[in-house]
Amino acid sequence: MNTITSKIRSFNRFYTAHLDILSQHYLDSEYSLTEIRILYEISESNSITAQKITEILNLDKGYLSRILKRFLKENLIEKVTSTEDKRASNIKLTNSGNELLSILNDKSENKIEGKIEKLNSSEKEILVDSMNTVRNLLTENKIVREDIVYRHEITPGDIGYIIHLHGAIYGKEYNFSTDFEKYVIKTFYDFLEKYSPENDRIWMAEYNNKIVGCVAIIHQPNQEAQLRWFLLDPTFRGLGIGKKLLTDAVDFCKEKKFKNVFLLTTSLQNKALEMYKMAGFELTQSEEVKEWGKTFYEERYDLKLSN
Amino acid sequence: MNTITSKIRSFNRFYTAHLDILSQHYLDSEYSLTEIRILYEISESNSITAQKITEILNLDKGYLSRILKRFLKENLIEKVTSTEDKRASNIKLTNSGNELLSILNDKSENKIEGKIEKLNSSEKEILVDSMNTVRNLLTENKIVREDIVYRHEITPGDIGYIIHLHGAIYGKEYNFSTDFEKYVIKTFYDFLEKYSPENDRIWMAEYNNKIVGCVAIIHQPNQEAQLRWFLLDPTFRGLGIGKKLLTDAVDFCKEKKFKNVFLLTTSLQNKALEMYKMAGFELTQSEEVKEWGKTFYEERYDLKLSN
DNA sequence: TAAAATTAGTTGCTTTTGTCAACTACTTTG
DNA sequence: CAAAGTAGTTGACAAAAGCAACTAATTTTA
Repeated sequence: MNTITSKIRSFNRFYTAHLDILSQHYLDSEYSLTEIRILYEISESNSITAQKITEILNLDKGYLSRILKRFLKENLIEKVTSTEDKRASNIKLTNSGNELLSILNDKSENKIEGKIEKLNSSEKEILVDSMNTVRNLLTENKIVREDIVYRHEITPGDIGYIIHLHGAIYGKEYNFSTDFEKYVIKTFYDFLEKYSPENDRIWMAEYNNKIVGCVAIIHQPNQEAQLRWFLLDPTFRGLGIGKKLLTDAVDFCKEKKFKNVFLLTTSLQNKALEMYKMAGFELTQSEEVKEWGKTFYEERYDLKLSN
Repeated sequence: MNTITSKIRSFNRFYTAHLDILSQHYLDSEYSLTEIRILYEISESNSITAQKITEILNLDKGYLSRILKRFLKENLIEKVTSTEDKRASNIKLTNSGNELLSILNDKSENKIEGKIEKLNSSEKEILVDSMNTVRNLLTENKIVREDIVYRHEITPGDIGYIIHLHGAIYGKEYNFSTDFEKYVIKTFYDFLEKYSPENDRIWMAEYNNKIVGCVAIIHQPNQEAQLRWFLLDPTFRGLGIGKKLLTDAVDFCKEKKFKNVFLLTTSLQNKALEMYKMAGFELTQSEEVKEWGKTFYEERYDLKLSN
């Protein structure tokens, strides 16, 4: 018995009860949930055929036909025979159909309002974020590209969170200890000491207001720049986030007229190598090191920007 | 039109469709959702009356009566007239009733399994965490004490996250800039440099595997200890988390035979003052400072541990 | 390009699901 | 101990949903 699935089942039972959809009359109206769903589907798509509705809502066409007939009689919808296919007709809501739906929407909103009124605004945010996460994970069965937000102004909490990601991800992927996190903390402190908003930049990729990937460009002497802290939460790999971050970083270097960008890494951290190479970085130095009881290579990659 | 409620409505619609409970036959069995819910309710409570079932599931007693009659005929349940009330009878599942339910449970688990099979384990964790959050916020209408987990071993990512919390919370509550976060980074780096697992400790309170509060004790010369980084996410205040953290910290000091614990704060940070005082700390120093364009007091609080 | 197969939608008929009210047998209340 | 209330049953009925046969239009196929 898998605990994950049983936890999900438990949530499903909870939410079934919470949704309150097992009662016949939706929101005490004279319409059933099915009828409202039909109306909602019609309103969503501006103009729709009965066939399409049966597909979306999984309804019997005979059953739907009769409901639509009633809607027509009650002047909630109007049907216009399709010009492309004379068997089918395009269905739209009439004004009074829209009105009915809007009244029901208000009722529904009020009901939800009542259920969350005791939550403060940050709890409400947590609620909505969590719902989004549940939805995204269950629909696409993976996080979708469109939900990723990119930004590059540093706001309070960002640096700490990026340090956290370094500790957590390298801890999980390469078994690095908290010593590594301490090292990262040091690098960030040094960075902040000489941070120049003009010539340095950190890019962050966010999902549900949580940073899931980042990269930074730090100016160096001689019109050089260093690329640092390139990191992507494993859950969010394969969505083009890494590529986007690197592209933005390199574009920034071009814009700032840096002549060369370099990055330092070790042979222990191999996950990002392919991405560096695809962005045009080439290995320029490699030195064997023995540290933390391990033997590995400290490597330098460079990207010349000739323009 | 409130965006929060409309987002929740959108999630509700999504989840209604996702649950797939609008179809007549539950999991392709010959039973309807209502019937299965009845069986489930009987199995949950070992022995239950029909009356109780109508209350829980909001069913008509006549309707239920007939369904139970059929269950009896199909040998899924057994009824024993109650000794306390000869009108009522106690209903239990028979072996074959239990068997049916367990087959359906398996089917349901398989179905869920199919829906999440493409998720990796960390995505599954995110999913379950988010469901818990949704549920907690909607049921209790607030986070409950029992869901808070306490620990004090530092794992990779913890320090970064605590820095993040400092930046984010002080940014929000006192409008502190990223300079403050930089300062926090420095203090943590210094701490890690001389960290002694024997005499120093950081306590963390977690909700859904996320740190929401912390406090630390750092050893100092002359059998003194400093209390630092006491912080609680505003959303999680009023649940006794702060008190628990402070108590644990002070108990640790007693155990380690520190003679005095002190903490440094400023008059700008006033949210935790009451908690310090309740834990027995007393103001021992106060000095006016002008910094960051503000005038405020740097204060020291002490707690003597006489034992 | 004409016959065959398919599709959008309607209608008749049926089953399933759920509601309401009257009733029995028992229990509680005043 | 009579009146009121409750657990459960039953009859009558209405609403919700499914199935299959049908029409009229469209698409495929040979």
